[in-house]
Amino acid sequence: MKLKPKFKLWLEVDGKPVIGEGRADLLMEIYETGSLSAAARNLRISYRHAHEMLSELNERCGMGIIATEVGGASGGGTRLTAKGRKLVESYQAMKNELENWLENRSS
Amino acid sequence: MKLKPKFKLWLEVDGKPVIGEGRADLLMEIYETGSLSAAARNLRISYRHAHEMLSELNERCGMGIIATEVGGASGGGTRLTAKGRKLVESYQAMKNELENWLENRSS
DNA sequence: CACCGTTATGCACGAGAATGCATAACGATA
DNA sequence: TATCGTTATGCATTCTCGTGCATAACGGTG
Repeated sequence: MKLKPKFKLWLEVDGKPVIGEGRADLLMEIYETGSLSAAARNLRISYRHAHEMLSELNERCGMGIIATEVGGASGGGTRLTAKGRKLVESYQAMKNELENWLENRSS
Repeated sequence: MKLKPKFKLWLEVDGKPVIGEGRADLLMEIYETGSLSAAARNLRISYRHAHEMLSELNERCGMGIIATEVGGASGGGTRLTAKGRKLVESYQAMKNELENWLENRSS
């Protein structure tokens, strides 16, 4: 019986989840595409859901993670702010450290 | 914005979860009460669900984690085997180590 | 002005998980 | 033999989460 440890990691503020695997992936995709709808398409999740994820994130972080634009030639877009990039990076860093710790752990 | 790291940890075999927080609590309660129905009552979960949790665990571990008895003066009971206790202990140990690591981590 | 792609929102629907309830089998004990 | 508390299982109901679809607002561009 080979047991393999698995984990999920996320960050909370006031007891509510702010960023985990799902939102981190979404924010990264937004950073790369500059569009929420494109990010949702790439991740194969519904736009409806992706938008809800951002909405909750903003509620819990007091805005400033993303910046949206509506209308225009391109139709609009969603940008990841510097603050948002730092949030993703700090999550990714912690997750990577945890993965390494778990791999090198003397069981 | 105060960010607090949280995590869930579990052990898998063949890509399927064997023990996590839920089953660990259930097994510990069985160890203390010697009864699945009592364990479910104490944990405020349905017997139906508790039984299903054990059923899946046995499927994935090839039996030997618990020993059940039906009928008799006491009605029967469910015991945690030595193998079962070791499983819970190894999970608890890993979880505690991870908690400590996360607390002492230089953010 | 009409078009287009994006953000944004409401609502019905489906899948999966857990609950609640009913029922059966079991076996020592009075 | 009748009782009792437990294990065990089936099935309808409920709840949550994500999907799918419809619709509106927006604002450059042709």
